[in-house]
Amino acid sequence: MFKIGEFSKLSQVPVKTLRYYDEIGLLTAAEVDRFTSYRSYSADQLPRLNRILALKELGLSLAQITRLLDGDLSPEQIRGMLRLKQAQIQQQVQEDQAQLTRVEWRLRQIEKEGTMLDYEVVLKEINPQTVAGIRDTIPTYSSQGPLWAELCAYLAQHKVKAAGPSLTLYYDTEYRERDVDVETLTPVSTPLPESDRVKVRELPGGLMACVVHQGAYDTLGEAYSQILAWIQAHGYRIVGPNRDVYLRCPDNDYTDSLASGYKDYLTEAPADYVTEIQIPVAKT
Amino acid sequence: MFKIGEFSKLSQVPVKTLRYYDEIGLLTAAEVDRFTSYRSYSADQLPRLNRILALKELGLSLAQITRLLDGDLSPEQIRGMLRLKQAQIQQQVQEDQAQLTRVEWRLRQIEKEGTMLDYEVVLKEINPQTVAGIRDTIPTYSSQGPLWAELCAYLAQHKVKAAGPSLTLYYDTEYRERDVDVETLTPVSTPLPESDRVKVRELPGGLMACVVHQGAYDTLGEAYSQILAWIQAHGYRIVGPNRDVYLRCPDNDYTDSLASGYKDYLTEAPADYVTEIQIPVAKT
DNA sequence: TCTTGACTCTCCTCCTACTGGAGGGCGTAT
DNA sequence: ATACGCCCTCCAGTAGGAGGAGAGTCAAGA
Repeated sequence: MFKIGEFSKLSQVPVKTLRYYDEIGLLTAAEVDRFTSYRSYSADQLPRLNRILALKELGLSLAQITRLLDGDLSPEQIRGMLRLKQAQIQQQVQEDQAQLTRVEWRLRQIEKEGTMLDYEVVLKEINPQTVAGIRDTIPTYSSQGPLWAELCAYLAQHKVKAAGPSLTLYYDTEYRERDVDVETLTPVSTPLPESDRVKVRELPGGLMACVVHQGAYDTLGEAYSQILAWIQAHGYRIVGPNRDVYLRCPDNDYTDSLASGYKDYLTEAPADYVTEIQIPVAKT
Repeated sequence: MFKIGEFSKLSQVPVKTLRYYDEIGLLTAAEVDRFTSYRSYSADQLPRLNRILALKELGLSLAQITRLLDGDLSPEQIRGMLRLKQAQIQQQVQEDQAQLTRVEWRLRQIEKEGTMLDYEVVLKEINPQTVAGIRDTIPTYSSQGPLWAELCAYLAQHKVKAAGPSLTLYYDTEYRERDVDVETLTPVSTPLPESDRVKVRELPGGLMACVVHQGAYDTLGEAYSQILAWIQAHGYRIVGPNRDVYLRCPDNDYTDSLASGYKDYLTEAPADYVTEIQIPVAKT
């Protein structure tokens, strides 16, 4: 029989840990003195402790190890547990390697730029939503005004309010100076009749690379170049039309409807505009 | 300005998390109502939140992100942080892959044997220790008795007590039926003169594959075959003579000296013997 | 026999990044 | 008036211990 310190030295396990294992019933001391509460361990508890250490190195939790060692599990269950663990570790390795890619990308960016950038690309799972919108080909990117006016008028006419921030979809797969194929959309939560121009449909969700941009719209270009470089560097490809979501913009019905009474805080200076670029992606 | 739920929807971050970030000062609400304590968030806090999410995906802690975003860090420090993180992830991947190897090995063992085994191999860092010992070539493995008698007598004569469990080193690199080159050793903590037969030296430590065996010595063979198979399967090689450490055995001076008064608990049935096999290894 | 120093005990707090729930206030629509 | 949805704060819990306070125990030396 050994005192806890001796047993700790023999097994290379800290005293604190032995006490903890005793407490949770994973390795109860062979004997506890009734008067002093000193724990005594026996040499034949070493095999069990060794099994505990070995199973811990497989990544099992102490609760799992307890059940396993107490024989509560059939060999079938043990196999299942290990296979599950195997899958978890594999996924963990995948994730870590993706993380490593991201860190290395950031390091390279810093080496190149001398400091950190203002744009941070994040992957998000975007939910589908019901939207009303107008698709049209317009002369240039910046001439969306009439489309918005038309859409807003239509919504107002049917007394329908926006259910979220409006957005624009860009359908062109290559950059075009003129005759751009765009769709201006506003989320709605109430039924709405369609018209010749205004269509209502379910906008699909999915995995998107996102970046939030603050400032006037003519400075969106840098954000776009960052996000595109990110997508390429991290091994994704674009699988749908990209979106500009107008989180803060002039005459924002959404802001109005959501936080009525706060509108006086809303400035309309372009430097305060907040736009999120979302690009649907998938792993190549 | 948005209420917390609206901001949560826009950013895809749970309300609880936003409150937590507010509490720790990572993203404080733009405004808090003096009377209701309602938090208000502004759209131009979205870029910051996005940066937080992006940095979190690099594996940084919230405390690190806080300092980073508050500009407390020089670009140099940021580089250092990222490089450290990079190294950590790389190590993590290494570890996970080793863990995966272990899990897969266990799964194969179960497929083969139908259930889990009684031997669990564990890697340990063994500390060096000062030992007194006799090295000799003896007829067979099981004829170590005279060596032990000689060593014990010598220690008793110099009134030196064991400072830990005794052990045997096996120097043969191949299996031999007879004329085995062994060294019987006992750890000591007090100075001791050497003799013609008994030498005192520092027994080196290092990384060892270990397994604890319970039972008579003639059943050690299975434990050895398991540990050797493990070493090969996990990509290690043997880098020194293997050791048998006698954790519980007949006439154990160590047990006696350590826990005097408990000796009556010590049975001497071979089925109760506990021996740890240690084999020095290194990654191939 | 007394003291000293090494161990040991229990109980408490702390760590990460949240999550879940209780109990209660606030705002709006019916 | 009330019902529902949103919001608040505070408390407890997560895994696996680490660190420390304050007190009791044990063996050896003076």
